[in-house]
Amino acid sequence: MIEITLPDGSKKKVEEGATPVDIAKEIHPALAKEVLSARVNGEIVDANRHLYADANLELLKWDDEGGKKAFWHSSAHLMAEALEDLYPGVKFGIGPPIENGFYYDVDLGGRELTPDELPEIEEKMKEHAQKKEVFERQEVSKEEALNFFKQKGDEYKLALIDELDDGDISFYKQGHFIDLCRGPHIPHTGYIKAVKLLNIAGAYWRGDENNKMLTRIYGITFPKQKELDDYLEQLEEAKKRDHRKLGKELDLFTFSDKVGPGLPMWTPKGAIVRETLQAFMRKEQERRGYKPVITPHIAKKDLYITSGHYEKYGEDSYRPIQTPHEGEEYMLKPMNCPHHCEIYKSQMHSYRDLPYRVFEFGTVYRYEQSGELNGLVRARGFTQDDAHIFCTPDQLKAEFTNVIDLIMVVFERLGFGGFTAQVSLRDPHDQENYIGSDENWQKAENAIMEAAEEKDLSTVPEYGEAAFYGPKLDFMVRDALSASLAFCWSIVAAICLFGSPLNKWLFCPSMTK
RNA sequence: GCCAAAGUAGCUCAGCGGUAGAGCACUUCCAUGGUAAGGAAGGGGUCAUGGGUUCGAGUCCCAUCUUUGGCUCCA
Repeated sequence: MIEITLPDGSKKKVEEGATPVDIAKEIHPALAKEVLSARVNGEIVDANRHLYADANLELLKWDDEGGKKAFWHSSAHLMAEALEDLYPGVKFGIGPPIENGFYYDVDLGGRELTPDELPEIEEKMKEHAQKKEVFERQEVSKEEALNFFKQKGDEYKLALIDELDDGDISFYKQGHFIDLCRGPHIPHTGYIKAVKLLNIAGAYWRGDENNKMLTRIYGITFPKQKELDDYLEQLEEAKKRDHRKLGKELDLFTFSDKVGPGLPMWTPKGAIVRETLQAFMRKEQERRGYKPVITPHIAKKDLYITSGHYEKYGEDSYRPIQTPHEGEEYMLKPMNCPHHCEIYKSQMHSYRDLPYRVFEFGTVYRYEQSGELNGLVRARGFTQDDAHIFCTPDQLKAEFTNVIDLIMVVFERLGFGGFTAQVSLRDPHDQENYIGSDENWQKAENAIMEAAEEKDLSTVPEYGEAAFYGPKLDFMVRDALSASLAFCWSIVAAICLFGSPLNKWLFCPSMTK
């Protein structure tokens, strides 16, 4: 007998080799039907994994993230099984669960998949689901794993296995389908009652554009048909609230092929909305000691070479424009920071002048790849509410808290309730790409975190997301229907400028609109 | 940029080799005191752009532009 400790602290004696589902059955038979996966000593495992030692056990159901992930991951396998039936010889890349559903990257060997074929795949999935095929886990050696996929001729899985350590490789089998997989999975396919394949897209193998493009099939599944219906209805509702659709219907902004892609134009009605928002932002900032400034739309290339932006982004920017006679190179302003620094430098400043705060509704232009453009969310010309604060190191934290206050006021007024705040830090494995001393980075990162803590702001640290010149505090806002159109705004970048001759700290709270 | 799909009336879309269509919207007229209610008539489209095939091209082919869904990236 082994002893299992449940989340409420109660303990249960069960037979050695019992599974989480067995234990759920003992608690209540109905519960067993809802268990999708389990957390055993902190690790998420299959709901029918055999337990041979005392453990802490948490049963995960649909309402738990771990349960959902197992469900959707299993759904990806179910889809793969269906695909293998319908398209013999299909090869598989990766097929993970995602925030809403799952996808699988497949190589159909040059064959193109059309959306018309998706219902057929859905039917096949349901067919296998009804058979209640059990997900069986098998531990395999690296050699066995390689042999299996060599024989199958799936070079993608071979590449994946290649990177795994021997002794840490497992297969999962349901029906006739066997896949390389870490798990965990739900007990059997019968849990999947409702299936919808949503769209098809190209995706590079391993996200590298030099690699072959695979076909990515997105889908979602639910334990109940009603849940799928509700989800699809929610998607429809989200579509109705698509800013591109509303922008057209309400006559707020427009695009023109002649003006160019990604270059929105605000119509009279849209301009009213925008002006109103700007007036609000201006007032809030002026009352906090920010002074408005105005800067030109172009600047000498040298400005961005000095700032370091040219080296970092120059290749992917609009090419410089030249003066007709002298051939001097000017760039469209991709950001306002260097301009604001020049304004600061135009006069001598005493420490008593600090903090020095300026802001601008600065329109900037950035080249974005054509495939990336998306309404006002990703445009080639857009206006930032961009502010810069010059302050001394010991003012850093106070300024940070002030900025957080400002953001909270704005969010509250705009009704952005459900935001998340992310502290974007350096990539610990790649210190090369950042300018400035380690010491200064430490100071800046600490100031952000201390300020966030002081304001009771719960933040998520994200390594490798910092700008090259400083850590950021990013606020991500979702639209009204968070389940679907989860678009994020990197609304505020709080930045410290190092290596600057000013030897002062610079903040750059900016909001994009 | 890459893969895929798409671009026909103000909007949503049908037509897929033989003289441009529907619904909604719009205009005019009629009807109408009862909760998004009707009837009649009418205006409106070089069917994204440029080439090609054909007796004949929204319709087939090629190129370009733009949009959509993803991939990659985002100061």
